[in-house]
Amino acid sequence: MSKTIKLKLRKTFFLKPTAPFSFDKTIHKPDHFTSGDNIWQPGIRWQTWRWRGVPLGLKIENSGSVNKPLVKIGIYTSPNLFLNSQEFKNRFFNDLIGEVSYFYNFNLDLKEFYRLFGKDRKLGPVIKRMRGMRPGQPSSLYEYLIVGIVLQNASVRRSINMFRTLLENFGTQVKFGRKELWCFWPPGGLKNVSELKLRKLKLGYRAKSIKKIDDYFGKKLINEFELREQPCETQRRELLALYGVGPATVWYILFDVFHRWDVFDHISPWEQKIYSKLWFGKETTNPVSVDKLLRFINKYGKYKHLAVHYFWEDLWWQHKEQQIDWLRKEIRA
DNA sequence: CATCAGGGCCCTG
DNA sequence: CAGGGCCCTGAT
Repeated sequence: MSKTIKLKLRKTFFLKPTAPFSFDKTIHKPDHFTSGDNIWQPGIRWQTWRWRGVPLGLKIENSGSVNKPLVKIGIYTSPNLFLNSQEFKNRFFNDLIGEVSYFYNFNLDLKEFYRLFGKDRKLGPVIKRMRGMRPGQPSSLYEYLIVGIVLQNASVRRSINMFRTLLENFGTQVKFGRKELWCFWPPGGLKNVSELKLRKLKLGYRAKSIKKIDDYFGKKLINEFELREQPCETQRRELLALYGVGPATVWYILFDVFHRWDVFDHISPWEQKIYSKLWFGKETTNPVSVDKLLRFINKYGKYKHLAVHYFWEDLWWQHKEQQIDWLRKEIRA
């Protein structure tokens, strides 16, 4: 196996997210299953990041408060990384920081959302507990598609195993800030990996989808940054055209990668049970119809998926602090 | 031990 | 447009 690359602190940035900003609730999502590429503890997240083909380490730290937010980001690179001109170097780091801000929504303005729903009977108390949280996750479109594929038709534990297997076989191991983590391989990085090899790693029929998606991205047939600027329906269409990507995966990506706060049109059976309990107090054995759930969430209008994110993350944070038995049963982690 | 459904999707008829 | 098949795993 390839050996660990030791990364050195190369540059430090300070960013001021819009207030209010909850560092931990934005930077750590207890329900996200990716592991091996990050470590979180209150106030700090170590995260690997593949940027312009190069494996990096980021140490993201809370240096402020909810009302006076300040985030410190240390960027670790290989000492051998050669950034030839000062201009090139500045662009490399500035663009990276822009991307980190994008993915963690440091500039999201929550004021209107709070004004509209801060006093909502159901959502109000959630907003109070989760004040300053915003959606946030670090996976690029390519990476998220791989994640989406391993989520399909599998229990959480199996998804985690598949994800780690992929990282440990095709990723790059890096060490920075005394943490050893795995960094994602670049798009097209599975060019020389056969479908059979993936199947032997217990990816099952997903091997085919992963190969096709890797090939598609390797040939640069899709441009994440251009797609980001396109209308929602274009994004949906382009994603659905990818082999192995259906409505469930698209729905996750429209929210997490393209930041469509208003799209909420898909509820899978296990999620249906959880929402039924959350919003209607129904036992998970007797869930409310998907239709009724969708009607309920519609009242949050252009913020309806953001609202769901608040409900959902609030539940997981509560679960993290004090085990919720019915939830544990449902997720079977 | 065997059986089965699971945080979907593709393909066929 | 409904439903079978797909891989593997842990639950039963």
